[in-house]
Amino acid sequence: MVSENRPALRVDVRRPQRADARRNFDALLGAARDAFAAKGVSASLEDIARQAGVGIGTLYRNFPTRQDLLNAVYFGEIEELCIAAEEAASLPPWEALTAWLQRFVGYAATKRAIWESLNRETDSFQAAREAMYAAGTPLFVRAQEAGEARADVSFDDLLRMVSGLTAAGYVDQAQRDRVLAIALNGVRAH
Amino acid sequence: MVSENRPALRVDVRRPQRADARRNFDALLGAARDAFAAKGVSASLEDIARQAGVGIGTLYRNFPTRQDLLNAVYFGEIEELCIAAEEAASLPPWEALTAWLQRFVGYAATKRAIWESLNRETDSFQAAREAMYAAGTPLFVRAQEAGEARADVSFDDLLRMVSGLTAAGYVDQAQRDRVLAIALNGVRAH
DNA sequence: ACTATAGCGGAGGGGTGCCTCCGGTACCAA
DNA sequence: TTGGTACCGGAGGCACCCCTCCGCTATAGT
Repeated sequence: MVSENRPALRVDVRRPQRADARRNFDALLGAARDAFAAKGVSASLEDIARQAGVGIGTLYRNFPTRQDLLNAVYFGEIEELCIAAEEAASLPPWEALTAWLQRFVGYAATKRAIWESLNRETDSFQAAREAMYAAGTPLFVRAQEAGEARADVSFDDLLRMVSGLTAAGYVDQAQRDRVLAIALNGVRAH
Repeated sequence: MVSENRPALRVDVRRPQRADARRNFDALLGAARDAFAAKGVSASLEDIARQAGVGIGTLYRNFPTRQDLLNAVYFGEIEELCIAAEEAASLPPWEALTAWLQRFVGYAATKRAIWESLNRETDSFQAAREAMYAAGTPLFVRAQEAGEARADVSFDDLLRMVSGLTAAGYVDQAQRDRVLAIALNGVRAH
């Protein structure tokens, strides 16, 4: 029932009609996601097109500006994040929160890259952020009401903390999880 | 007595002899520090030269490659950080650690930018990192031995955590301090 | 099978940054 | 003051990326 009420978060980019065109569209989105995560916002669009196995012209037909491509990747991630929040709702309070934050970690790598060019608040970006906050806040409030999370910490503080931790460089995956656990320990009510 | 023993951390770049040349050298370093912090590693070298009020040729004479300039800025920051550690040594254990980490926050903004291009381990970079760790570890160990910091956390974990938190985007300075405090609370022994 | 057309892709012009090179400038020593 | 020279600085060649344009291709409907 929740998923039906979730606002659609539609972008003005629409998926093409023909089968081959849809394949290219999806390949471009995938390549863009990888490239932005790996090289930041300044990733070469020609590289992305090459990686997707299409011509540069095809990229520009689907995404007229760099910002359009960035938006498409970004909104896709946000949408998945909202769905993850719904799925986590069935877990116990603290586990639900940390499970969702784990998913956020995967998203934050992309977000960081996009933030670089999106920090002036576009209204579409604003809407996406609100959708994400709407999805995550209940999890956090529930953990607070259960006495598991500190009451004097805001959800915004928490998200920015996790977002920052994710963007840092680590020796391996294990260290990242360890560091995240240390920081989350600071959020826990004792 | 500590400062006499600290290894010199010299870079192969040397300050020119003539007075006007030294002025230019210093102006370039300052402009580079600002530019790398503001725009990341990909800041335009021509912008840096312009900002420093010198020609592009002068930049290249002092720093033949982009990496040389990056190194010069980086090693300068590291050196200051080592000095800050010595100064902090006179404070009580936990205060000394957090004071130094506060200083690290200022340095991390630069470091993040440099990390992007320096993640393959140059030996000179390795040396700088070791110098920094040598400076900070005693502060951390002292806090652990005083029972103020968790014994099951490593100094490397701590530094990467703070480094990541620093690089994140915040609404204002107050939020950054708040978030840092939350995360450090996770390091504290209760 | 056939055709109308949605969709493809890369050549190419414009822009920007990197780095070299060398004629000119200004410092410093005598 | 004057000469020797360390140093300056920007013009210019190169490489890369952005984005447009248009002749060609593959698809989907009949």
